Amino acid sequence: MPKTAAPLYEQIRQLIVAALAAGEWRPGDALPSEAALAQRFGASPGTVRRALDELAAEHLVERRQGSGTFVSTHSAPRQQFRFLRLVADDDAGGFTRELLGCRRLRAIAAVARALDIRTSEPVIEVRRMLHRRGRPVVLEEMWLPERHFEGLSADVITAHAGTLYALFEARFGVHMVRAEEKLRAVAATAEAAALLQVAPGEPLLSVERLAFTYGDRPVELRRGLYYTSSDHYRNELN
Amino acid sequence: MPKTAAPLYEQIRQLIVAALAAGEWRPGDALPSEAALAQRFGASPGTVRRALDELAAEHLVERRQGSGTFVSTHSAPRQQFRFLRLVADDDAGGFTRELLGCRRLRAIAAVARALDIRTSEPVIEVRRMLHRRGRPVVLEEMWLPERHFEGLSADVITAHAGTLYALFEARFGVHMVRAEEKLRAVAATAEAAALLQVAPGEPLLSVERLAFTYGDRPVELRRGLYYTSSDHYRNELN
DNA sequence: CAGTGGTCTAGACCACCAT
DNA sequence: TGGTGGTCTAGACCACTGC
Repeated sequence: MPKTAAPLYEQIRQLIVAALAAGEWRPGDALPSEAALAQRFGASPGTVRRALDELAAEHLVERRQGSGTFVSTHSAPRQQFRFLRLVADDDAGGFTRELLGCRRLRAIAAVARALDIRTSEPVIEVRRMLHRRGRPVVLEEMWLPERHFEGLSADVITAHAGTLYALFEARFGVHMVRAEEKLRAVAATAEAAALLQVAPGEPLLSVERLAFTYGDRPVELRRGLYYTSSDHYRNELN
Repeated sequence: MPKTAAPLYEQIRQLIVAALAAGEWRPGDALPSEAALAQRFGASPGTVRRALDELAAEHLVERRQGSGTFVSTHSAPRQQFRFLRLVADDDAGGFTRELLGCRRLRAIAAVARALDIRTSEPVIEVRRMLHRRGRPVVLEEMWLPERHFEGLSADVITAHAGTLYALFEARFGVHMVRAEEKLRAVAATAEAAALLQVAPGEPLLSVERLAFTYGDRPVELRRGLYYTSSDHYRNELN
């Protein structure tokens, strides 16, 4: 227990997050105006504004002067690369996606622990590759708790044009808010080498990601292998 | 040119950064109070507060309720790991430093370009290793423009107990504000393998960093090779 | 033009810190 | 106890958007 109650703007921030988690406003929707929210929460406009500014800093909402405050969506072009830090050294070209597989299975202990579910609870495993200029660059697999992604299948993925996170959001109402990644250098296994068209033992960048939705609930575990001969993982330290 | 002038709080923010760059207040020093700064810049306290809040978000200053606003310093324990993202898988132990070399040379084109200096301008090259539990984990070399690090030598580094950035700040007045990193997986060269006590060809995480001081001026280029068998590079995506 | 967020001000009161 | 930053309020005015 904190000694004193959280400040009002923080309480309001949490109430708005709860409303987002409950789906009161969907990604892309406009939130009520500052004045309307101030009314609703019984606070002054300045206090509501502070809460909204914090949410904007976390990329949960997006503010547009003259038009309103909107729930962030992975469909927006600006969000396209928020979770993909691999860029070409010469900064050229985007990726094309190739689905390798999508199947239902039971979570092994490590996956269950990360996703905070019970071991052997059903999860959906997706495997895919990303290509740049026709060359495979990324091989990744991910595990998603089935209870949040009921009906996810190869067909559903193939039928969708945008990013996976845009699909998850549009189809399952699961919006990714933030992620934690662990990076290491590993040697390509025979299988990975064949898929990525490199020699076995070739150094690859391993990226293990745990992604969270509203309320810091983990909903995706992902492991990527990046071939970094002419691409690199870009990071900013602040 | 922006259509309209920058907002007042942004102008004040820039004036404070300029004062920090000029050394008007040194790392660890207290800034004048909000009221005093408001007086000085002819703005209301709320506007100055906004400027200070932005600076705090960038880690340029640190606010302590009841005592004041202070210039951030790399000597502070909390800043110790801001620029070192490598952590042990089991989260245990810190690093010990071993200096391999420190010499003066002339910048090659690639280094000069990154540091925004002229080719063949003098730079200081530092090479070192980091060990955890007696095992070498990081091999890195860095290049610093001599004009900002006059008198840096092996003796100066060895005599210093804390991090390099704390030394740079205390001795040369160069405070690192932010950095950009490019990560890739590479194979250990014979030389790197020998120093890191791994087999040649072993996958290593290559981390190339460009660090900036006040006013976004690049002052350090660094290249690290991380042995990531029981350590990983931790990252947060927001 | 009406409605939205963005800036700037002014002031009250509180929590915390040093002394 | 005096000074600091932290919270909260109230309101004026501006800039931008969309109709």
